[in-house]
Amino acid sequence: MPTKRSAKRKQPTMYDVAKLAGVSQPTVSRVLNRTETSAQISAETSKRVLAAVDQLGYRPNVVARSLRTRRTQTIGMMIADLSNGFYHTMARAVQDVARQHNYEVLISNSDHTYEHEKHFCEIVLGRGVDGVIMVPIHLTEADLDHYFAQSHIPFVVLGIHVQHPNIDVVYVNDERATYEATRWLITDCGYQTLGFVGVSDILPPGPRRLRGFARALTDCGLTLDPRFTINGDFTLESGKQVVHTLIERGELPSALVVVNDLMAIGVILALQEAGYNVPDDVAVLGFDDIPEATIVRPALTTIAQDPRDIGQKLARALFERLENPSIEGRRLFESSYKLIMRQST
Amino acid sequence: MPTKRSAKRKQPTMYDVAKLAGVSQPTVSRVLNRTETSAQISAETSKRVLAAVDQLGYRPNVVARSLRTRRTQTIGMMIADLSNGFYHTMARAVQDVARQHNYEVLISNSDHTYEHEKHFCEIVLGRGVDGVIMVPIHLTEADLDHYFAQSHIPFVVLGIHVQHPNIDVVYVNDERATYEATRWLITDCGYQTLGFVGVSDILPPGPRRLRGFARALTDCGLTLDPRFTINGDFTLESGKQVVHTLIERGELPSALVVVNDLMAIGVILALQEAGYNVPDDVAVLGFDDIPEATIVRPALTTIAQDPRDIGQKLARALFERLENPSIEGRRLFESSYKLIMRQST
DNA sequence: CAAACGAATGTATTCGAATGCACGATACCG
DNA sequence: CGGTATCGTGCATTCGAATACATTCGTTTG
Repeated sequence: MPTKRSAKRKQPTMYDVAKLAGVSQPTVSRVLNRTETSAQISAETSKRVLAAVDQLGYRPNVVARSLRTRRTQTIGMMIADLSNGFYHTMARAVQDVARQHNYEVLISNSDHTYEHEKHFCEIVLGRGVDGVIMVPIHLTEADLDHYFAQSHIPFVVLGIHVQHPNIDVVYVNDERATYEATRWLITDCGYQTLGFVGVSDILPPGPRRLRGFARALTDCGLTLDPRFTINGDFTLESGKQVVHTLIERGELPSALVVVNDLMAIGVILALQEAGYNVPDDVAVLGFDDIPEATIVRPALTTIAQDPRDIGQKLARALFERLENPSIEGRRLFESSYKLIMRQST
Repeated sequence: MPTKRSAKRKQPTMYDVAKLAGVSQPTVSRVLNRTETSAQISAETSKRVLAAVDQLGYRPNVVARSLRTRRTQTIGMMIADLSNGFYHTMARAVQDVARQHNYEVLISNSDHTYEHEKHFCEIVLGRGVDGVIMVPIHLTEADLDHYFAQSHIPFVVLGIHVQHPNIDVVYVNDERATYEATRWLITDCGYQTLGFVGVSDILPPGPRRLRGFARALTDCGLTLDPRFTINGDFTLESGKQVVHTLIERGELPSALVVVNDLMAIGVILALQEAGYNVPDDVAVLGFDDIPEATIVRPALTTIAQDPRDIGQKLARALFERLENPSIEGRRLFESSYKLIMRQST
């Protein structure tokens, strides 16, 4: 039957191209993957093959190639929440670097939950990505070591709290950043009673930023007031909740240092809804510099991290390892921060 | 103490498992992929195999499986901009449905550019995903047809403007939504001079929403004033720009209908910076209901689409086709909208 | 009691591309 | 003019898992 072919039009393979060009399949492969070091092909053959490729609309089958080369040209990335502008920008930076290396990025949200973090690792290992970038929040050292040992691929993480001897770390010295910003609030702005809106101690940035805050108070001769030290869970809603709790307790500090912008915005909105003026009654300082920080009124004073730089550093560290597997040990890369002064302080 | 395992240790394969369990490789395969309809395995063998799997920490190689089965358990999704809350929620909904089907989602941003849209198609076809969900903005019918024909996989898109005879469409009747909201502004709120902030006609939602707006004016006995009909490019910055242009021209309408929330927020901020009161001097109506709409003050009145529902409809349509390839033709799925009244009108 | 059946497992092949090796042809050298 | 690099290409094999087909039993049935 003549319809045998047309009934189930399959993607053409290298064999089809080879047949049309009158050469063998490996020759097609060589034409398409020619490198300086590899075998040479005559211009004549090359031209015929390329013509055949064109005529058939041939596309290499990435799956077959990956099976043979043991490389998938894909890296996995796990972050807490892509809707967070900070992570989003970071992810885009990673993608940009990856694209330069002809890699794709498989992105996953962990939603700050341990379950999703583990699920990501399972998937990623099964998928056979070539490397992993992640922001582990809940994963233990033991988990990380387990997955790392099983996978035999490089890992690069954001967060100085990860101590694994063979995993590269990009970090921001947020303890120092919080320290400096707090000192600035006290010394330059003159706030005397300061509160801190943090997150649970089991979440990595919590204790570090609290330490920086507390140290600044001490160094300025103030003391940490437990009434004004209170935790949320990173969400805008929890920022509002914190304010309600403070108001119920009856007294407010003159400035609040908040561990992330989303909560800081919640704090501002809740304060305003309760009739307080920001910054005259209570000043608010955030952390991250997400796009919403410029939308809220008063615009949010915040400690800006450089998510683009962080993403680039993560990606570059990973690709260095992919290109040179002999790199060993734990490498550290510090990314900078900057205080962005707006109207909320 | 992290395990220091030899770096060259390979992942175990089915052969390794088979050897350890004293069976053949296909038997291992059968034990792991047992279905009701497939061959049966004795409980004894099954137990030995599973024990061996456990002992070696075996994980199936997804790449090899994909090559053989011709399925990658991955779908590709292209959207304009993941940092946009609307697309983000939609993407999450797609991922949720995908997860239920044991599928992964490869996400890509097009940034509203034609180049990126085509690049996505190239990559996705090469990657061999099993299906595609996208929000094509610039791709022409010819492009879509070309990629669709080459790939032999199902496509599902968001946007009624796509007319391909074999591509399913999910859409929101945004022309009617804009019409109704505009009528409401005129009839119930009493605004008499209305302006429209749109986007270029070559961007799909532009003409549709403008038509709805214009039709409402006509039906209420008003006429479209070209001085108050002006275009931006979806970004917050361009929303601000539009206001500057209007102010330079010397006159402002009493209400502005804006085709998306991000621009609407830019409009509000720029109006306030110029000393105008929203909504007393100028009312603003947005479209999308992104999270920032509740952060800006006054909170933005907007037409809410249901991104979660849209994502689910897209994903379900796609999986229906994946599970039943005999489905033919262009199927239409409408998703609802709702006017969310806040303080900007 | 032999033929037939079916459950349980093994054997051989397949998916598409990459690559080590071998072979033929040409060119160069003594 | 024979020997040997060198170049271009083909052949055979490989990656790991799925699957069509073959085989081996034990069991059932006419």
